Amino acid sequence: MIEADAAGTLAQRLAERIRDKLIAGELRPGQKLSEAALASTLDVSRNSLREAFRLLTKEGLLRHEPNRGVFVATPSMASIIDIYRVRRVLECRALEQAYPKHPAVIRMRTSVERANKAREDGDWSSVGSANMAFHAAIVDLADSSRLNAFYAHIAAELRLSFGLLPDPEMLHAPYVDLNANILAMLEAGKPKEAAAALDAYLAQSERTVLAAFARIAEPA
Amino acid sequence: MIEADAAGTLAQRLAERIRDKLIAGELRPGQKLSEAALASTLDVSRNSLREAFRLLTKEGLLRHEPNRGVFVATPSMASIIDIYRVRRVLECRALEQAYPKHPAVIRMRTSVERANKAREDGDWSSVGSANMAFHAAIVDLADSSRLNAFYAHIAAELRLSFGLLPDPEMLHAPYVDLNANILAMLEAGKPKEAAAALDAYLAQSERTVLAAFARIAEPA
DNA sequence: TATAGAAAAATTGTTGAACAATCTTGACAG
DNA sequence: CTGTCAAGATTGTTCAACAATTTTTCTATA
Repeated sequence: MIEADAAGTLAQRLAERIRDKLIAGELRPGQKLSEAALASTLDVSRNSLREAFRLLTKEGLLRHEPNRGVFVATPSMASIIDIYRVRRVLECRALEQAYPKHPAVIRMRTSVERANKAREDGDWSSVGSANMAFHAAIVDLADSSRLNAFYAHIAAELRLSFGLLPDPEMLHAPYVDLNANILAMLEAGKPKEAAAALDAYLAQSERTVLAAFARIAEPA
Repeated sequence: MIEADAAGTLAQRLAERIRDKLIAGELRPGQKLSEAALASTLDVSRNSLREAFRLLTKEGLLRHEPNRGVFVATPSMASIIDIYRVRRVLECRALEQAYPKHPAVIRMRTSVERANKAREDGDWSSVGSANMAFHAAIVDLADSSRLNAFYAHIAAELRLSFGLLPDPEMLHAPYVDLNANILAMLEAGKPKEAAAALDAYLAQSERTVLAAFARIAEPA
C-alpha cells in the first residue's frame, strides 16, 4: 500500500482528502472554507475544488450557503438526535430481519474480536474503529448497497460530532460487551431480542453523546 | 407561481431541470450525456454542467464513469430489488414505531383522499402522485430530515424504473384501497398490524414491478 | 476477409484568467 | 451610536486552452 489515493477524478480524490481532514479534526465545525485559499493550499484549480465541495455537501459533511461560501457542518443536538433516529431505523430493522447465517455476521464477529483485543491493549482508537465496523456490518445484513452507502454517510457525520468531544474514543469502550451480547443473541437465532438489545444500546449511546455535547456546547 | 426554478446556484437549478427531464422520460436510461452537447443545449458552461452532474450522480440518477462520461442510470432487476429493500426498512420501521397522532398522519389521510378522488375521475397520473405522497408521509413518521431526504432520492430513482414500464400510472391504481387500510390500522392504534400490511403491500408491488420489467427487458 | 495495431479524432479532465453578482467591511454623515 | 454608501473581497459563471484518455478510423499484415 504505497499509493495514497490515486483513484478516479481529481474531484473525488480532493473530496477524500478533505473528508480525512474533517474526521481528523483539522477542519473545525463551522469554519469557512475559502475557495481561493483552499485551492491554492491543495494546489488545484477553483473549479475542481468546487466539484469536490458539491460532493461533500451532498454527503452532509459540508454546508453550502449560496453566494456566501461553504462551511464545515456544525453538529448540534438536533443533528445528533436525527442521526440516532436514522441509526435506530436502519440498524434495528436490519438486525431484526436478519438471516443468522448471513455473511455479514462473520464480519460482526471479527469486529467484536478486534475490539476485545484492542481493549486489552488499551488501544482505544482501534476499539472505536472496530465498533464502527460492527455497526456497519449490522446494516449490511439488510443486503442493500444503497443502505450501506447511506449508512456510511451517517457514520461519517456522526464521527464529526465525536471529534468535538473530549476523549472521543472512550465513548466506544463501554459498548464492546454489549456488542458481543447482541452478536450472541443473533447467532442463537433470536434476532428480535438482539434488535431490542441494540435499541437499548443506541438509546444509551445517544444519551451519553448528547450529555457530553451539552457539556461542551454551553459551558455557561 | 410564474417563476420557473430560480432558486440557489446555477448548478442546483440545472440539476433540477435535468431531474425533471429524467422522470419525464425525455432522457432514456443508459443514454450518454455529452458535456459539450448538453452544455450548449442548456446554454451554460461546461463547468457549471459538471457541477450539476456531480449532484445528480450522488443522487443515484446518473452514473459517472471517469474519463468516459456520465450516463442516465439504467434500472435493473438488481436495483429494483435493492430499492424495495430500502423501502421495507424505512417505511415498515417508521410505521411500526409511529405515534398515531403524528402530524404526518394528516398528510397520509389527505393523500388517501386525493387518490380516491383522482381514481374516480380516472386521473391515473394524480393517483400515482398521491400514492407517492402517502409513502413519503409514512417515512416522515420517523421524524428525521435525513431519512426524508434519503427517501426522496430512492423515490426518484424508483420513478426512473416506472418510466420504462407501459402504463406506469396503472401500477399505483390497485393500491389505493390498501393504503386506506394501512391508514385505518394506524389510526386505530395498531401500528404493528399496519406495518405488517405495508410489508405485504411492498412485496406485492415489488413482484408486479419486477414482472413488468422482466417482460420489457428480455422480450426474446 | 478478418484482424491487430497505429494514427487521428473526439471527449473528458483540469487549469487559469476574466468578469459579473453578491456579500462584507469600514468610513462617514447625521 | 446608528444608518448609509462606497470600496474591497468572495463567490458565481463563463471562456479558452491544453493534457489525458477513450473512441473511431484506417491501414498493413496474416
